[in-house]
Amino acid sequence: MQDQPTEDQGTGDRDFVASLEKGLLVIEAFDASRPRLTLSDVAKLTGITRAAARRYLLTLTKLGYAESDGRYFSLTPRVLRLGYAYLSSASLSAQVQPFLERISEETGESSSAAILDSDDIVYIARSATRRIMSIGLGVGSRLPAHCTALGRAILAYQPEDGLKAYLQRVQLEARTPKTVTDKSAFQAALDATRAQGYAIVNEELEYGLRSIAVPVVQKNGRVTIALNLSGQAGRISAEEMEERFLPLLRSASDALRYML
Amino acid sequence: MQDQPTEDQGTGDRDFVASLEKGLLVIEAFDASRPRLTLSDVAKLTGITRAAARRYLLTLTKLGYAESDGRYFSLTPRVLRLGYAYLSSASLSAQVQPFLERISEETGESSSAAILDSDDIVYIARSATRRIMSIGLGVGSRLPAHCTALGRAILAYQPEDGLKAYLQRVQLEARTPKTVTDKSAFQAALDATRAQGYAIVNEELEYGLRSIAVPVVQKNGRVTIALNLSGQAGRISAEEMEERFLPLLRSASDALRYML
DNA sequence: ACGTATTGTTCGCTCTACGAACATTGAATC
DNA sequence: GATTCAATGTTCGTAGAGCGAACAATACGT
Repeated sequence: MQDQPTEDQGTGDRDFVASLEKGLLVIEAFDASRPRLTLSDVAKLTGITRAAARRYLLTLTKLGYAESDGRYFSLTPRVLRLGYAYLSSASLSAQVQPFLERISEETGESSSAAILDSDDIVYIARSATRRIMSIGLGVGSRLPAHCTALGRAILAYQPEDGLKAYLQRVQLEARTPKTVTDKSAFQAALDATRAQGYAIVNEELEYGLRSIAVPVVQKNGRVTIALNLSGQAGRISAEEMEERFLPLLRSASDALRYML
Repeated sequence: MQDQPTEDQGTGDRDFVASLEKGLLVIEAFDASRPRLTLSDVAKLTGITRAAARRYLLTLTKLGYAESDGRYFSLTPRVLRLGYAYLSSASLSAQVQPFLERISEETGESSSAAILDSDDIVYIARSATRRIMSIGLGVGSRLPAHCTALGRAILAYQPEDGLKAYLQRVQLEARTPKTVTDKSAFQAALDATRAQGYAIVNEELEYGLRSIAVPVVQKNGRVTIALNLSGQAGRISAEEMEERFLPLLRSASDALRYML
């Protein structure tokens, strides 16, 4: 049982299917800036050989997840089944949605629910009233966690070790001049969030956008979801958010605690 | 409905990576009714052996697409990256969203955009005002194409051979007593849609739901997307839809033609 | 035209992924 | 509590799937 110091990967991991990893890598190679890719493009982007890229693309094509006009490959709507399997499987989305709609109806503002995936938040449900953000954000959209109220509301309640690791690796990239980029200031913001039980973020993600978010504490004490309300900074003051919006978010959060 | 694993006629399809197919199968095994699965469950659902199911689940776990408490496995939000790669890659979603929001704002009704995937429509963008449908429909949701306005608007403009094949295989399942289930009546509805350039569907999908949809004709002449507006049948007459809503949908459709 | 740079495809060999066999856990019966 | 049986989870020798170097085809510059 001598542990070979073979730094080469696959240290005898008989239970790891490398082909699956590569296949998923190929799917993720397609993004907004590269909707159509040639076989060689995929090989470069993923770091696998052209021969392998070809095999995976042909496989995806045969399975209906991709299509090709001979030279260029692109993904088909079928790949949505993969992501959507999660949404409906967790069924978080479906459970949260009614709460968001009620909140939006009462306030006339947009509300959302998101979860944390590594350093991003991912929207799992939305109820949008009017268009407030410059970019269209739907279910599945990602934003950096550090400059969003949703992100901070979740981050503040993460286990200490995970949070520490996050703080060390994260690049607090500025999205506006107001974005907090100093690590100790950021940590202070998280502490404040934890102390008061909610996060308010003013124009740190985008000009004119103010948002308030609360964590959803689950029965096991863990926090994986947060709810928010956002509106134009000019129209809604931070005080109004705390007075009018916070109670609504809190009651929704409390209700969800007993469902999840 | 389920695609058979394509019979490799001993042609020894050297370019097909079976491991990828099985891995994707494992991901799709998780759904609303089964959010958490054991290794054996997955084996049964997918038809692969337990040993293989274990390898794929462990691989997915190591890659962060799944997690496990030792016995039960579940998907993580990371799988959204797979489906979302398509949405943002196509970037249809982002391009269409602003149009929907404008339409919804002007009419006060819910609007959506969808594409066709085999016999279903898949929502790629939504702008919901109030909750009209009993089921929460978000981006990625599927509905049978035959009984929706969106589906008919796309189907009517499909190439003849593809449409013929669809008509032969489709089961016109009734969702309400009003659903058109007779094939020649259905074909007539498609012909009418093509003739007038839009589809109206009255309570064929769900009681009280009336919807109007127009195709988005792309520069190459093909139709892959449709836009719709829907509202309560009692509140909005078919005539009002044609008079007030149709022009809005048409102008959005025209604008999109030059973007896509 | 020619060279060459890049992309796409083949095919013999290797090591991955396979699954029967084995081990373990759980439930039911006496 | 012991015993059986059923069902789940894990191991490991081996077949054959997937690997990639080598080859072919195609685009591109001069």
